[in-house]
Amino acid sequence: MAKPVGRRGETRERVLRTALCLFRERGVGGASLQMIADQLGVTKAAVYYQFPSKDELVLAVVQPALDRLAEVVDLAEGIGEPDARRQAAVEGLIDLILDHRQIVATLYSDPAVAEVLDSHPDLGGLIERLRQLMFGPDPTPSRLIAAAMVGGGLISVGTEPLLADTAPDVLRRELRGAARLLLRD
Amino acid sequence: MAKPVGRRGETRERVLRTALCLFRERGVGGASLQMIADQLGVTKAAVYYQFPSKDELVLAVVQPALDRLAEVVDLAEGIGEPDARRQAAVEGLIDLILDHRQIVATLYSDPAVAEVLDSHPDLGGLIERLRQLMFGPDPTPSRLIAAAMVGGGLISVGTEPLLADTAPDVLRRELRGAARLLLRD
DNA sequence: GTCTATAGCCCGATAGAC
DNA sequence: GTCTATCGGGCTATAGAC
Repeated sequence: MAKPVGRRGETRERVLRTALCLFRERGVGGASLQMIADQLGVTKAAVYYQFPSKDELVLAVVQPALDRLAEVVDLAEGIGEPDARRQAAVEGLIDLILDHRQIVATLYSDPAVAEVLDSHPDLGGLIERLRQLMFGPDPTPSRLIAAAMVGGGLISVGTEPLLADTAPDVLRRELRGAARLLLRD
Repeated sequence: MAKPVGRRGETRERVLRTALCLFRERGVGGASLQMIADQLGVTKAAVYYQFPSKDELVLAVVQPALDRLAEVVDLAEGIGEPDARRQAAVEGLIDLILDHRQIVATLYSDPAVAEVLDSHPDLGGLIERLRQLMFGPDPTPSRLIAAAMVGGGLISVGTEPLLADTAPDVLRRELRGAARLLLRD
């Protein structure tokens, strides 16, 4: 809704950038619309003109990463051989995390986000499909553990402040190596 | 459910247990003192009799894990050889996470917790010392990445709901193996 | 130790002028 | 598109009776 945002929708973009920044710093629950508005130099009501509710704003902030996740899962599921399929999922996840570090950090920063995302109809199924890809059809404990380790490790590396300035291709190479080690590809 | 409490200090323990449970489910910011009191069948004021503020309650809930972390760091720092030192830190961390899964999940559930902990005088230094132990004196990017991967992976495995019923010694063995792989011990 | 009651603040959200 | 002004509600925290 609200696509003809006057001209160019530039304000909307500024709100999204500022919101992402504050969500990242203070968590979604800790970043009020007042803070976002103050940082932009406008009032809360101006933000409400762009987004009908805070939930909608949160959703809009994380949407790019969700779209990308859907692409990754779709692509991986199209691969027949199980190991290659999981490998495609892992590499897609790595690229996703590196391309959307701040959003991923936001997603994992606050349980309130999970609640907002539960209202997103497709997402629950999407995550379940991702789990299937990562764990395989018959998840043994050690496979579960390895997959959880990879997932958490990727996110941790992608969001670690000390690694914020590390070149993405270095990170990508190391992460692929680490995932391969843990999953014994 | 609970009836008048007989012994001294028992109520305090019940508050702590209930708070941890709710913090884990809804995040610290999402769990109000009203909810905690309701679940215990008392009023907010009764909780305030036990803890002077919500921040103090949060601190008391996570204190056991912080104490344990201090032990782990102290012990590891006493080891001279760098690789053995890091190995001791990693194994101590693994045991800590397995023994305090719920607290660790709480610690990582909400940025609000980090703010509370910043008021804890010793903790900042403690985490810095842990970083030193994990990264070593001269952290190359690939060492940084491996250490971040291990840290995030351990937490992810320790808090993954699907692994809640997995035997601790299985988890411990797998986690030690994974850490050894990644850190090339 | 636990209660009732309330103060005081900030939140998300809405109404309507410009 | 942005503003001022306000509403209703939940929050932490306190005061004082029992």
